Amino acid sequence: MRKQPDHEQVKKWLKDYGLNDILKNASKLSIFSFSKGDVLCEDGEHIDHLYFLTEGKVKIFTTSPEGKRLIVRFKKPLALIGDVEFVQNTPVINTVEAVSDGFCLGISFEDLHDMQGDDPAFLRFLLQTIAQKFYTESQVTSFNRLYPLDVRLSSYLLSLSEDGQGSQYHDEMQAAHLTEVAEVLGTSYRHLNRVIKQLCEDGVIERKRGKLTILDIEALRLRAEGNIYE
Amino acid sequence: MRKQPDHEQVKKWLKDYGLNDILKNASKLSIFSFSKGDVLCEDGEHIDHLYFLTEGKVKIFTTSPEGKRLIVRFKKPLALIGDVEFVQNTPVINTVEAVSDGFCLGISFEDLHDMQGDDPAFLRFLLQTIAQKFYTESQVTSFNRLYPLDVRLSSYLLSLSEDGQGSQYHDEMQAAHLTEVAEVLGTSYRHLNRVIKQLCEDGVIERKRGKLTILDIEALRLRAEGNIYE
DNA sequence: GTATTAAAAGGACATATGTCTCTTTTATGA
DNA sequence: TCATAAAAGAGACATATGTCCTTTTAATAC
Repeated sequence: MRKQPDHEQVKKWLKDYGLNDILKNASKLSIFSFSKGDVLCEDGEHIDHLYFLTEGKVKIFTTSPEGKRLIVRFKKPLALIGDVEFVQNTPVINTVEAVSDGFCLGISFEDLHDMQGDDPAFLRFLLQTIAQKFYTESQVTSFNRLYPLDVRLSSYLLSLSEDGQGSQYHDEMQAAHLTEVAEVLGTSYRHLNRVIKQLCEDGVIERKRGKLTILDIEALRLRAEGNIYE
Repeated sequence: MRKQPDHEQVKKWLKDYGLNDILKNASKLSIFSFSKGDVLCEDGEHIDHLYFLTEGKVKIFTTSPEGKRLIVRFKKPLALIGDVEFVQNTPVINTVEAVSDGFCLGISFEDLHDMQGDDPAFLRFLLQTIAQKFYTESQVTSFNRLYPLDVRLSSYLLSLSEDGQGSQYHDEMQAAHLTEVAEVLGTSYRHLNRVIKQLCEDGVIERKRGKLTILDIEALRLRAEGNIYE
C-alpha cells in the first residue's frame, strides 16, 4: 500500500461511515491506496497499523505450507484490517489481497492505543466488529465440516440470489470465478465442477460460459437443507 | 444450572481470577452450580446472563440438524460463557455441556450493561477474550480443512504431550474418550480408529485399552508437518 | 490483432472419510 | 455382583473429495 497525501476525502469518509464518534483525532489518520492484486498484509507478518477499508474490495485467505488456499471471506467497506492483531498483539492471521483498486484509512497501533485505548465508544466498536467476525467464522466452520459440497454449494448460491436485505453475509462471499468459488467453499475446482454438473443434470441450475443461473429455486432450497449462509 | 445462595466464595473467586478490576459491583453476581452432564446453554436459545466459569470443565459443541456433533473446544476456569451473545445480542451459537461438576458466577446482561458498559477495563477484558476465541477458531478452521486426519491426529497428540507451558490450547482440547477425540477432530469414530491403527502399525504410537502412548515423538512431529495446535 | 495466460470443463484414477454392523471389553448404577 | 449401557476395535462397502492430465474457451498484455 502506498501512503497518500492527506486531503478532504478523509473527512468525507469519516462522515460517510459514521467514524467521527469512534476516532477522535483525525489528524493521525493517513490515506493508503492499493491496486488490484496488491497484498495488503501477509499471513505471519507483523503489522503496526489498523486499517479501515473505505473503498474497494479485498479477499481474506489462508495459505497452507503446501500452497493450498482457503478463502475465508471477502470484505467491502466499511471493514477493519488488523483489529484482532491490535487487540492481541499477534502476527497477521490471514493474508489480505485486493480484488479491486481501493483505499484505506490507517492509524498506527501506537497512536490508537494512546488516544483511543480508554474510549468506550471505540472499544465497543471493536467489540462489535470482532464478535461479528467470530460469529461468522463459527457458523462457516461448522457448516463446512458438517455438510457435503452439494449442500454447501446450494446454500452458497441461495445466499447470493436472495436480495441481500438484512444479510451482510452475501457481500462477504461473492466470488468472481468458479476457481474462487472453489476456494471459498474449501474444495478443489475439480470437485466443484462435478457437483455443478450434477445440479445441472438435475435441472436445478444452468451453466453458461462459467455463469450459473438458478432454474429451480425450490429444489435448491431443498438441497441446502435450510442451511443458508446468513 | 441452579442458583446458589451467595457466600464468601464469591470474594475468593473474584480475587483468585483477578476479576476485581473488571467487575465493579460484586453484589450483582450470583453463584450457579452445575452437575456433570448438565447443559448450561443450548444452541439457538436466548440467554440473558454472562457467566464466568470458576470451577469445573465444560465442552462446547455444535450439533447439526442430523445429530452430528462437532466439539469446538473444552473450557476450564477462567472462561466466559455468553460473551459474544452479550456483545451481539444474538442467540447462543454453541451448546455448552458440563464435563464435570462445577460453578459459575453469573450476572445479567442488564446489570452488566448498566454498570460496566462504559468501563474501559471491562471492555478491554471482553475484547481480549473474544479476540482470543476468534484467533483460535481461525487457526482450527484452516488446520482442519487443510490437512487429512493423520496429520491432525498427530498434531493433536503432540499438543497434549508437550508440557503445556505457554500454550493454553492444550486444556481446550483434552478429550476423555476416543469418541470425544473423534468429535474434536471433526471425524467419525470409525475413521479415527483406522488412522490410530495405522500409526500403531508404523510404531509411532501404542494403544492399550483406549489409551494412546507416544512411542516415537520425532516420527509424530514429522507427520504433524510442523502444524501443532498452539 | 496476436501471443500468452488464466479459466472452464471433464476423464481416469487414487485416497480420505462415512455408514452400518458385529464382537469384545470396560465402566457404572441398582 | 450382576445387569446394562457405553466405549473400543474392526470388516465390508459406499460416497465424497483430491490429483493429474487434456482440451477448449475466454481474458489480458504487448
